[in-house]
Amino acid sequence: MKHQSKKSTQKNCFTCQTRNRTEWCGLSDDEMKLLNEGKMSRKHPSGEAIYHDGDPCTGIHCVESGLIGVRKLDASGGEILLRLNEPGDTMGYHAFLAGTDHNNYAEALDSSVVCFIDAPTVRTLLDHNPSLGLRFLRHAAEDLDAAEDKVLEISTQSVRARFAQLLLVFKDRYGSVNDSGEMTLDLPMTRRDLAAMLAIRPESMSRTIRDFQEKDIARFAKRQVFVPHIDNLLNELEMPDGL
Amino acid sequence: MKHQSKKSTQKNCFTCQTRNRTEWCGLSDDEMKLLNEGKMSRKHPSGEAIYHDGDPCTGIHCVESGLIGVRKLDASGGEILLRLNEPGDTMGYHAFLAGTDHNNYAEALDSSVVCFIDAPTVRTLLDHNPSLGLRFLRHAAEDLDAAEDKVLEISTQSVRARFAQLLLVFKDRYGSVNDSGEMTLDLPMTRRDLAAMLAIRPESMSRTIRDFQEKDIARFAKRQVFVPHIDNLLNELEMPDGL
DNA sequence: CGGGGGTTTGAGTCCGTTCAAAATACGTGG
DNA sequence: CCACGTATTTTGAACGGACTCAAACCCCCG
Repeated sequence: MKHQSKKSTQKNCFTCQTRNRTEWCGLSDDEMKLLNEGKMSRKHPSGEAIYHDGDPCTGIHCVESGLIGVRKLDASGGEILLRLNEPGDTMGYHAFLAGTDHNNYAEALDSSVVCFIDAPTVRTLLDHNPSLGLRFLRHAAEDLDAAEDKVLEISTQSVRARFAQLLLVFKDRYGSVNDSGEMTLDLPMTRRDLAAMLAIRPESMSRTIRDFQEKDIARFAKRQVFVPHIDNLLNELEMPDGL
Repeated sequence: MKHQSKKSTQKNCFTCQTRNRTEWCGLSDDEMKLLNEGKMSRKHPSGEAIYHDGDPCTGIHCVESGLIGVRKLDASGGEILLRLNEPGDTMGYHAFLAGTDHNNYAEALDSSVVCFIDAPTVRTLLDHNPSLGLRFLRHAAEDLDAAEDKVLEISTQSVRARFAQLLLVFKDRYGSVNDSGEMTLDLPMTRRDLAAMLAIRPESMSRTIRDFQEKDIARFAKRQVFVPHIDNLLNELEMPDGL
């Protein structure tokens, strides 16, 4: 909120680092040119909203750098963090496709650069290149899977298990494991946001962390996490047995 | 399980009652012909599975009559009922689109007739008619919305509120309200399945029902529900205030 | 009738919440 | 670089809602 986000159009889709990870990877040169000229790049300081709940959807967003959190508010003030979007991810495409207003909102969790592609450009590209539509279709189908998995997870797994699961998901992107099974990890967000990802209160998050420390499952210092034996983490997953 | 489902191809897409409610409503006569010849109609007795969790997705399903429940199993035995599919609804399209195996399963909650359209036919139609893809896209986007709403609902609303909400949703399809605010409703499923829809145990469902009766919010007799004042139901929704 | 699943009930437990307060970290301006 | 004000995080105590386990009941269907 402190700094206004800055418009900047010097970014170039042709040289964008994330190009191969986006939906747009199959575009022809002509189409890329259209995309490049239709997009608008914007830098958002940490904490700034990319779009708000209830905003009309006037196009879609593409993350170039940083980290974006997609949040959803409850009628009675509850808030959860639905998912994270990273460089190459497309955001807000689903309100666009459903033809509805946004029903969640996106916020930069880190200083981030996000490109905006307005609706007419997207529509032109969709009409012009059917495979783009199929890529969106696949993306939507995958997100749907993930959302349904999340419903199941929240309603059947304990907070401990969900937290262990989250740490393991983070491992792939923000951490590493060495030969002896030690895992180190750099949390990409505050504890409050960790809580929002698990759909619990910050107090419960804090207690779960303390719990993991007391049981020597993991040690937490600021955003650094150290897990001496990754197997201990796997044991927290509520699996019936083997696997 | 008791009766084997029966193959029958006498059904005709051109005369299908649900035609205007399906994704297929924009097809040309030629395309309809292809669809009609590529589909396979099957009658499923109540309780029979349409497809199973983990099955490879070999096409998509379209409900002609009856009621289908889409369920999902947890690793540790938990089960939830994700959504209901009614005549005109397309099922299993999202595993098809994502190119994955089914990761949930569908079961007839009533004696139902379901058409199966094999993958090659769907793919041909998709290639041939881009607007079909867009309709699927829209459908997927709407389901995604619904799934995310459900995540929020489960994690922030009490069981009482979720049950009241469910009854109100059922009202539109299985019930009616008269001028004096009395609502009558015919539940489309067992209490066990109601519980699965709310992601709770049957015992908790039973207690919530008793609770509603003791507070004169609703009376339950078998699958008949009578709500003397629909406003009382609305009061159970956990809204901050007005609206 | 008899069997078997669905439903209800009870008692006890546990997990996560709520509310309140203290401690810690963080950014800003001096 | 330190001091200050604010937001985040931690902690405690008490509560409460949904779960577990177990038993009885009731239907429905064969």
